[in-house]
Amino acid sequence: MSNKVRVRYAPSPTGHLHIGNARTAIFNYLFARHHGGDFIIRIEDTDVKRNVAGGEESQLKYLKWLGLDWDESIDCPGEYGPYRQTERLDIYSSHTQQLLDRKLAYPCYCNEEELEREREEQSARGETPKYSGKCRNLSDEEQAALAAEGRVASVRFTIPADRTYTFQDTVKGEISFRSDDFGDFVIVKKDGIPTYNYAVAVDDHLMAITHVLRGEDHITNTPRQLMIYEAFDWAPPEFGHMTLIVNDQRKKLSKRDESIVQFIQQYDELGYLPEALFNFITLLGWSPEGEEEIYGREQLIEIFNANRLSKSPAVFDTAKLSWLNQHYLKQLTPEQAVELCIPHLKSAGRLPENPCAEEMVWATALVTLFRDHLRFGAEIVSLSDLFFQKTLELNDEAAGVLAEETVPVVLEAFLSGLEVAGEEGFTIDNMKVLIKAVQTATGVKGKGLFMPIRVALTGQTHGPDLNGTIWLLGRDQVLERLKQQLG
RNA sequence: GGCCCCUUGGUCAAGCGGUUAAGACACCUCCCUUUCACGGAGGUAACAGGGGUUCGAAUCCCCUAGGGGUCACCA
Repeated sequence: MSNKVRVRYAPSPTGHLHIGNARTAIFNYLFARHHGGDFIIRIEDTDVKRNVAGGEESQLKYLKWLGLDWDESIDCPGEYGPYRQTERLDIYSSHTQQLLDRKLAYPCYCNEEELEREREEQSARGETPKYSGKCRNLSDEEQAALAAEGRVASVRFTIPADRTYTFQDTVKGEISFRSDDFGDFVIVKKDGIPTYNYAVAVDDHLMAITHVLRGEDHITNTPRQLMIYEAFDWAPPEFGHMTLIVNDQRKKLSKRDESIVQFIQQYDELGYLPEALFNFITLLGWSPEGEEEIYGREQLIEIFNANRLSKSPAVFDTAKLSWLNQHYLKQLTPEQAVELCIPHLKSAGRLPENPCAEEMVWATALVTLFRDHLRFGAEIVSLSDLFFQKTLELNDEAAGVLAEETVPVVLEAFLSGLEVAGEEGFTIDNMKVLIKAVQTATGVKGKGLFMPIRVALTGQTHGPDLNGTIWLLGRDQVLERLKQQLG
């Protein structure tokens, strides 16, 4: 019996990879790799109705995109398969039979309406809804009679009476629950498929999982799973419940919450870099020793320590993600940056599907110009708005700049300089020369010199490098805007 | 409501009985830059409240308040 660390990430293929799930996966991955253990991905598809086509592929695809790799799963089976729960049904049923035989579980013939009514009555009485145990002591005859009515049984687990279940949580410390607070829970649904709590316990044991790191929304599931382990006389793994990622209302992220981009795929589509997301997610609810915040995957594997997982929920801070992404964006080569931005320019219609050489030069210059501003790929579109505006709208600050009395002479001088330079002289490098000439001719320099030109051409007081901006605007548009401003 | 968990600046967070209570994001200021950014240097800003324990408490205990999670034949 080896004591090799084995952890798992167990997505249900009911949708795309969510930011919270990604975090669970990442921490499990880091834990496994740090300890030289195995990282397993098990598909928990027992809610057949909610499974969506392509869910599995999408989950795995974006886990890979984030930079994770795994040792065993549906695409690389190991010796503990199958890795899809619906393919393990016979395994669960043989275990269920054992529980049934040992009277640790029993068939329940209650139907949905009856259970619903029971819960409502309990709530009305101010009690916590929990299964009454009505079918627990049915005789064989009673069971047969119910079955004869055409009722189909589910299987419920018998909760041991008057027990305290305590476990040492890696994150939270000691946690305990009273068994009497739980009702006999269903372990096999009417359709013969096991429920989550049951399948998880059986699989985790059979797959030799040693550590379970999951979201704290699973805390109350732990005692149920502990009871299953106990019923089979198995040693439970170690549990660690990580805090949830919450929105700015401090609530668990709901998939319908639109204040935060929640799916990894969306970050990919918006032009975020996987390294940035990986790094960022890692800093949500966990912190390394020391003061550094920028870490690559390999470094994180090396320094990861589950004991440093935070106990309190983390608000998803989009601004910090932006900062991190910007940081990683700056490390891209110019070619990579252009490559990242091109698709966004195309889909925004700012670049044709098959750009010609000239258009590529323009696009390259555009991306280069915004290298220091860009927070994510798709932002190139909004950042480049200024090159596509028909009319400029000035805010108070911008209007103030143009109200200065030296403005007309500056713009006049720049306009004539451009006209004299002609098409030939309209190059990025030459802009600096032309603006310098305006300074010489008018005696205006610094802010008084640059700002009027910037505002007249872009309508904004903030923006990228002026020389490149002017060139990207194009000679015709520059001349037109200057003339328009000069009235 | 029952049960469980949590509570350090706006946000992420370090701290694990003695600190001027780190650092990062954001924000502000200054420097660099003939503009704008980038970059650099500073700055504002926190231990939920109340009781204990202790020579000493952000750190340990209790209570209160607030927040969250969970109470499915969903995972």
